Amino acid sequence: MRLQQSQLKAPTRLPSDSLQRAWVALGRVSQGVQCHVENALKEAGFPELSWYTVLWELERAGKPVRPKDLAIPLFILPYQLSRLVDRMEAEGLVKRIQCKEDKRGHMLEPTAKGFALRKAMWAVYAPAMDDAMSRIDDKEALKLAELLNKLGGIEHADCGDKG
Amino acid sequence: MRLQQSQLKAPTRLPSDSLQRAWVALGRVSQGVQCHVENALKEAGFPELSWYTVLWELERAGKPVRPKDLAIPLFILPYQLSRLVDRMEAEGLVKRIQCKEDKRGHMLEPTAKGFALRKAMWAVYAPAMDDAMSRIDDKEALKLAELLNKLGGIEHADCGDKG
DNA sequence: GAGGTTTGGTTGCGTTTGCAACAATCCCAG
DNA sequence: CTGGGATTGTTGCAAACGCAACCAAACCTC
Repeated sequence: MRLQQSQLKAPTRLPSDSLQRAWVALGRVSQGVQCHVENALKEAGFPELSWYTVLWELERAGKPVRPKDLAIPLFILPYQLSRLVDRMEAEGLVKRIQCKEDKRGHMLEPTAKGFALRKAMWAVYAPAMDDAMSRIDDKEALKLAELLNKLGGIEHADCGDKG
Repeated sequence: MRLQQSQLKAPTRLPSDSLQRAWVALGRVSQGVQCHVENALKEAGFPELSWYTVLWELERAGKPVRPKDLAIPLFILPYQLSRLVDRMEAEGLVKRIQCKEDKRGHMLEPTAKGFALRKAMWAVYAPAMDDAMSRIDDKEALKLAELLNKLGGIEHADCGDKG
């Protein structure tokens, strides 16, 4: 119950016009560039970006990782990750290996095939990203990232099943 | 076949570090704020944002609209809209009315219930949006919108089924 | 005005998602 | 060491999605 009293006074607290513009632009543009990249991957016969991200995160860690430690930075729900790993494992891209310290869970590790796929995807992903984003120059990109990060202080953890 | 020759030379055209930062921030932040608003709607027992957007677009037009004229600004695929309308019609929120000039298609019109829902949703949507975005001030929001719009020149029309 | 192409929209089918319920283990207080 | 709650991860089911195939009307050309 986190209603501010300001909210009780005013029937609806309106976002300013500028905020609304930013909101709309954010939605459209992020969908646009996201889509551009996903299409590029699909056209090249690759799986979707989330697969890449999982593989990359595992590779970056350099050692087996618990799903829960992946779910937060990936910003996805546990059951989503569970099924994503199901599919990736079925394709032989990652392995679930037993976890001694905590028998509930397991560790995730990319296979050789997983490494290879990640690399191959990057060869498409990178140019596509560049392509999608190159309308702004470096300085603008930095400013954009800064503004977004200021905006994005929201707690990401509770997306999808907040309690 | 729109490969630049620069692409043939360099094995992969890397996005600059700044672009990558902007890309990552864009993905996370947009997901975050989007999610925040969707959650607010869900918690209030309302349907998802896309329903609102359809209703709003219809209301804004002030007259019956063809699906195709909605699909582009909404940036969704025809079959997605078709089924979205199916569900909304089933809930009595919009009506498909016959189209004299073109017997393939039809016009979409919000019902009274549709109008009412749109308004009710806004009472949740607006504060949620404000809430999600209020970490930046008006000037920053304007700058953000500007940068995003510069970035977002990408043709949106071919998202999902480019040929 | 007959035939082919394009446009507007829908649908069957297999896959993926979201939710809520579940199981298994861990942790901690007493 | 024992019972209650918290954590970690999975799953059954219904809803939603993506794709490709499809239908019907419109348009265009000869």
